[in-house]
Amino acid sequence: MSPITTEQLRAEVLGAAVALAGEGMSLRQEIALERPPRAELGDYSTNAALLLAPSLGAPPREVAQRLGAELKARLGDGLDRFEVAGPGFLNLFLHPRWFAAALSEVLKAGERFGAGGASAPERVLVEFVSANPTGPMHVGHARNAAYGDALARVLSLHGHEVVREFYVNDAGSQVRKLGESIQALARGEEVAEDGYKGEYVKQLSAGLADAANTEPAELGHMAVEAMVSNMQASLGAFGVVTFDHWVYESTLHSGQPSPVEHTLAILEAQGQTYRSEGALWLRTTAHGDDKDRVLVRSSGEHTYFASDIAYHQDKRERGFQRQIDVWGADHHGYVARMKAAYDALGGDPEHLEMLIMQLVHLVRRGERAQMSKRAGEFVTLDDLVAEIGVDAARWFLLSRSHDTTIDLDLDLAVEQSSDNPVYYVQYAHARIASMLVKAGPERVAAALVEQGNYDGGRAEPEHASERGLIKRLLAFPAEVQEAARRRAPHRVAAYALELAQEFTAFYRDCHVLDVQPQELESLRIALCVATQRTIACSLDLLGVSAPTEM
RNA sequence: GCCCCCGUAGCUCAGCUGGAUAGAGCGUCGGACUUCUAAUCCGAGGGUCGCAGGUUCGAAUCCUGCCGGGGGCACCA
Repeated sequence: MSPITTEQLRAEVLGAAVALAGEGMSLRQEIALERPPRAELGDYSTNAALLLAPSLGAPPREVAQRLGAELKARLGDGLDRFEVAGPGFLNLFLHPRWFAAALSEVLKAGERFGAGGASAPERVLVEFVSANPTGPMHVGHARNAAYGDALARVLSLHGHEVVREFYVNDAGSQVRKLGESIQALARGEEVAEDGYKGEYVKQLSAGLADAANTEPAELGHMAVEAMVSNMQASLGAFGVVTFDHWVYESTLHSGQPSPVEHTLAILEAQGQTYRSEGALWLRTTAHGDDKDRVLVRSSGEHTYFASDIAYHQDKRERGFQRQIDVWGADHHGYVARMKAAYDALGGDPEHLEMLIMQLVHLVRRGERAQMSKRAGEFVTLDDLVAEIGVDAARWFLLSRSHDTTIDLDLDLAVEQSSDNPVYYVQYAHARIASMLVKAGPERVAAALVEQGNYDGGRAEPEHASERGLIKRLLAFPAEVQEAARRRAPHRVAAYALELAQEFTAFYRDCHVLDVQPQELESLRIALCVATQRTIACSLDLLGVSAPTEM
């Protein structure tokens, strides 16, 4: 029985290592199965011998030789040959037969290839965007939205049960301030110095009936409704999968007892709070924070922090083992206190993740521009989409790690959007679609049956480009796992580009349609289908479309 | 002052649970469209991985310090 996926290959390597060193082998690092830096170094390589050498008391290269022999015995014909290289790497050259069998596994997995790899599926709540409803969403929110959405998709594909939530801050003084600004505009008065300005406020004012004679607080809430509706439309246009819940901060203050009161009662009962200077404090310093925090001001009002704790407690009570908050860079100071509060509530801080999105800097003519919401000077999510389109925008925002700052020069982005690598990936997808149309559905179906039931003896991938493409496909499940584990959807973007490049090399070197013998055409058609599915799946994880023609 | 993120090619960024000659896109230069989609392909050029120590058989990757950039340090939200 030959191993036919990289997972099985890895298992064989580990098995061979155990055969040499025994069950109780101690390693300084984990044995890795990786792709060597250059093609002539083999299909896969392992550092196992380097790690086993000390405990075996033998030179690494000698250990590698023994390990290779052991593997050869296990893999039989699947392993063409092995080489010992450098300080003691074991390089594996697999037989084309192995690749044919591996491709058949990919085909059998079908649309589910790469899915469901989570060893311990969790119920995860991903809260993201949560933009204040006092203004339009800017590019920072666009980044947050793209990231949170993609992360949720990745986690979901990996096998977790994911719920998406948007937290609406509709209870603060900012909402009243927005109402005041709207009223001032409706009355033809000057907006206060610290009020809200900008075109959207005028539109809100014009859209609300009798704004001149309505209470600012009431106006504020009407405006929030309108803003939430706008945000929903903008997010929808940006391809963000619909949020499962929109949770309003105000609901945390209603009911008997309200969620906030309920949460404060828990904290008080556990002796986590104290009164000082007329305020109620949470002893966050007992849980790693650098100073205690106020929950209820001396004025009797709850702080935002109190609402936030109640919100997180509410999520816990709804049964989420894991909470992920996707927050803006300006919230990083909240991480320690929120974790402390979570700990104080009796939760495991390890199960509360606050992912901090670094800033998107706006650049104009080579200089950083300031985004000011009150002054109405910023690039909105809608602007971004209108200028460069959803696919280019999402790719741009998602192909970088969330913890690096991004410079966005919109003029440059518009100018360069047609050079966006996203189109390269989409192009590969469209090309395949075109070829498969040309082949015809019956021919494609026959090829899939033929290759999906591979049992040796048929055409094998003799060309290095065929094997290169299969190797890249085989890497997909591990990429999804890495992206999920590290909360790093940008890895999927990098993978999609590599896969498209690998396909393009295959396309260049290997003619597909009407090649002889027919078994070879089947193999290549099947390879095209597997590639198309995997590109489509990768793009979908990013929320980018996979067109069938361009 | 304290905390978080970043510093890799001209530009934008991957790589960082240590591994072999550090990668991609864009830009630059030179080639390729009677061939399954040229939104493509082939080739060239481009690097003290911020600096200095340390750990290691092996460091862009881990540790410490320093320098530089960004962000945060409310009884605001």
